[in-house]
Amino acid sequence: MKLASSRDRAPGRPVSRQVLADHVYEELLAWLMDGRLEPGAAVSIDGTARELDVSPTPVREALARLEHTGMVRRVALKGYRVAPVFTREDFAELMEARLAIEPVNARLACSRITPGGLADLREAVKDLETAPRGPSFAEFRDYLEADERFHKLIAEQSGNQFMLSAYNALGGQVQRFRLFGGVGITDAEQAIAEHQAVFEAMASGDPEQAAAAMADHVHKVRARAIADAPAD
Amino acid sequence: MKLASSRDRAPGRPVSRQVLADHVYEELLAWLMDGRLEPGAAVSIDGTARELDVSPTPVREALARLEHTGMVRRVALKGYRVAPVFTREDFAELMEARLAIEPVNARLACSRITPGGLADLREAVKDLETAPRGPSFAEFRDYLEADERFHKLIAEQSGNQFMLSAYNALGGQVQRFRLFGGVGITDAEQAIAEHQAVFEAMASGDPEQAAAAMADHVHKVRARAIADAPAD
DNA sequence: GATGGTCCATTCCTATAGGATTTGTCTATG
DNA sequence: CATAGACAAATCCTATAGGAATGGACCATC
Repeated sequence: MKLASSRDRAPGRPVSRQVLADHVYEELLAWLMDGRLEPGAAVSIDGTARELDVSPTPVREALARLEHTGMVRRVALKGYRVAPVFTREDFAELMEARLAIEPVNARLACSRITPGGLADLREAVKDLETAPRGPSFAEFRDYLEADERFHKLIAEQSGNQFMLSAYNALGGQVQRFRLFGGVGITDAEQAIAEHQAVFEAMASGDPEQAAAAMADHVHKVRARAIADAPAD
Repeated sequence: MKLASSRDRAPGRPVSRQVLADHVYEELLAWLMDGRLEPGAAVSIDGTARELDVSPTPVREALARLEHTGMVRRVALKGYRVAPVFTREDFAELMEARLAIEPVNARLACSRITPGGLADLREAVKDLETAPRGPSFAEFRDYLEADERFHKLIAEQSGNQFMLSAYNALGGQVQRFRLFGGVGITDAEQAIAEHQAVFEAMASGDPEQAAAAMADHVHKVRARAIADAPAD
């Protein structure tokens, strides 16, 4: 694979303002999101550089940025590895944290949301409804994407940069939780209804109801996942 | 300034497991904490490399890691800059986020804290009491350090890696808020009493009281800062 | 005086080279 | 067979070099 270098860009065109390290970052992120990199797998700097046909330097920078998302871990002199699969305890902790953060985001967003933001949210809910839901990852990828987008939109619409940062500190982890024991989509209809409830509360402009709906949603996500979890 | 390279390390000693980029990271972090780098100031990669007598490569990696803390910002092809001073709005947002996160940390930590953790907390409170408090930064540096340590300890003792990540997402910012209009320490006695209240609630093993004490503390920090804030 | 163009120093960005470390394999020895 | 040591390949880490972009100074032109 060959990434477009800043050198072989047609002159005169508006500068992309994006350097090679940014492309590498996005590519690696896509790999992680797609599940192309399995948990625990080594992410070699030199190997990735060869794969993307760039030098190790931008790969090193991209990985350094990725480390803080929690999706890869680094050990000095040993390199980077994809973060291991979630344990049951990890999952419980993530839900505990989401319960602390996401209802607050919903409450804040509800009182400040713009018509445009509301429209984006409506679209995410709609995509959630129409996305195909099959047993394999490829078949519910769009569903997960819409789910993630819904929650991220609310964090952004909170208007609080720190709450957004806090959510993003969970962001990569929220994606990764789908790897928790290979749990797929269960009771999607119910989850969709919960998202609709959050959306409607936000649309009606009732912050406390929005927070309550979000808390209820996270609670039920946890309950469903625990019910489906494989035995240790 | 010359950092110890891994090359000129005495053989046979236990390996430090820390590479040059780690040293650069810590050095830059110290510069930022100390206020040696003013908000808005450029942090040149080559310049820092010369200053620390290393090559630009580890500096680049260290800065990439620092970026996500919010203490430095990067613009492609233009380099890194120390994040600008907090505005009144930034400060309000930070306090809002702290109110969402820190009481939860206190509640969780209270139900899981170990005797050792409690001892660490007691020490932080004690340091807070005895730290000198003068008008200049150097004179209340220890005070701020103990304050930060107290809150970080609670985040760590929460036993929830995600809540700790969320807190750390605010971490650098919590430090930076002291730059908010140059506000120093006001009513330190009162702040110390609030910390003591949090500690005592935790020591008594009442999670809800601990959460309430922490919420009360953050509320009052906000109130004091707003009262002291310079006019825009 | 304001605008626009050219030159130059600084800085960022990427590639490359080579030393240092880790890891796996292979062999020799008890 | 188990263990220890030697070797080799892969990888990480840092330094260095040079192309590319930025920003400012200087100067010409309107």
